[in-house]
Amino acid sequence: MSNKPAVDATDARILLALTDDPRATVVALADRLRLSRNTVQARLAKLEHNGALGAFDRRVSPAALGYPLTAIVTAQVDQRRLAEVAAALAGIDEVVEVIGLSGGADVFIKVAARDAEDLYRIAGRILAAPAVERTSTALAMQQLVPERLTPLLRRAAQGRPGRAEEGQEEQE
Amino acid sequence: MSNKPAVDATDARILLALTDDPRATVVALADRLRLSRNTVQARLAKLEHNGALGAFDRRVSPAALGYPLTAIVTAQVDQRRLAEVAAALAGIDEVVEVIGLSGGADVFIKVAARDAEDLYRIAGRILAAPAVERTSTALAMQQLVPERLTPLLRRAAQGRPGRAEEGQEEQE
DNA sequence: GGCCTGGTTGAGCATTTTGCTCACTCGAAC
DNA sequence: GTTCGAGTGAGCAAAATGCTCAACCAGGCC
Repeated sequence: MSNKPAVDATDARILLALTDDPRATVVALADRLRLSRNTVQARLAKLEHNGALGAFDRRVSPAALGYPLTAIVTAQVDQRRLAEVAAALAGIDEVVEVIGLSGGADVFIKVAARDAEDLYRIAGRILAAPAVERTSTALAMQQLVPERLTPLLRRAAQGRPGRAEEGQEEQE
Repeated sequence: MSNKPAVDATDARILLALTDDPRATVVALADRLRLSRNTVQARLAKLEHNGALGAFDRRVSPAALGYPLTAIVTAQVDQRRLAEVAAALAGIDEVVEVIGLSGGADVFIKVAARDAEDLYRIAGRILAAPAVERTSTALAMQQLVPERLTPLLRRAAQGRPGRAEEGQEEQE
């Protein structure tokens, strides 16, 4: 609710170190970051308590589960029945993420599929969901940038509050 | 490369248990799943070795870092310069994910932003990137289904290979 | 049949980590 | 000055880790 993030620079540093080695022990993190073991332990506890750490299944790759195909389905829905749509889509296992877009009529759906045929079937189920009016399916060809938050973490770790200075934007 | 997933039913059960309690120790998992500690340890090691577990930063929530806004930017790009586009976008911290869509000319970009103004600035940077021809920004209003893989995991854990039987699809 | 191989199991071991508490210090806020 | 929150170093018993070993059972193979 407040303007300051739930994660401060130190937290970000811990998270960053964890990114580097997800199974690092608390002591290992502590002396890598030159913090006391106690501090790391307390902050880590706080982080997972207040939900800064999302669900674990975010870390599991669909491909490893046998769903190598990712597709982006854009659906147009009856905006007044958004809850219904959400429930129906949540009922489809292969639906991995659903975001309601501004305007309210457009819904963005990310799908994991075994193969083209599987995707076809899933797309059909989505289209058949109540209040879904039109869909358009696009196959994900390549992950140009894999899901990441590290750059933002790094920024937070450096104490820079976030809003980049308007000067050195375009540097590469 | 092969058709069978790198994760079998037992692996999936471990992952599932981990979803329930991400910081569970190996012993805890072992006797929860009625497996030997040794097995769990070996499989866990294998899982992170072969990349079934993605990067840790997937678990960090942008909101907690002070980026409560998510936007979906669709960009049309010069398809022959895709690599350039990818590099440019990767250089923007707030760009959280980029996927090249089928057809090749469309690129899907997920962005985390501090506020509307911040988003506006980022959208500008994206449009200014080389080989980007047109963009359209949509604000994410609500996570109708938060990123998840649990249903697929659960399916894998039950030994069901994945391809759902065509019978009981529509049950709610 | 006999012979592998791979995965699972239970046991054991020394070492490390955990979870927790305590007292102390430091800086900022009141 | 004092109070508050946060970090620190220390200490402790209990538990987990990483590792190795031998045994077992399934399957496939000759």
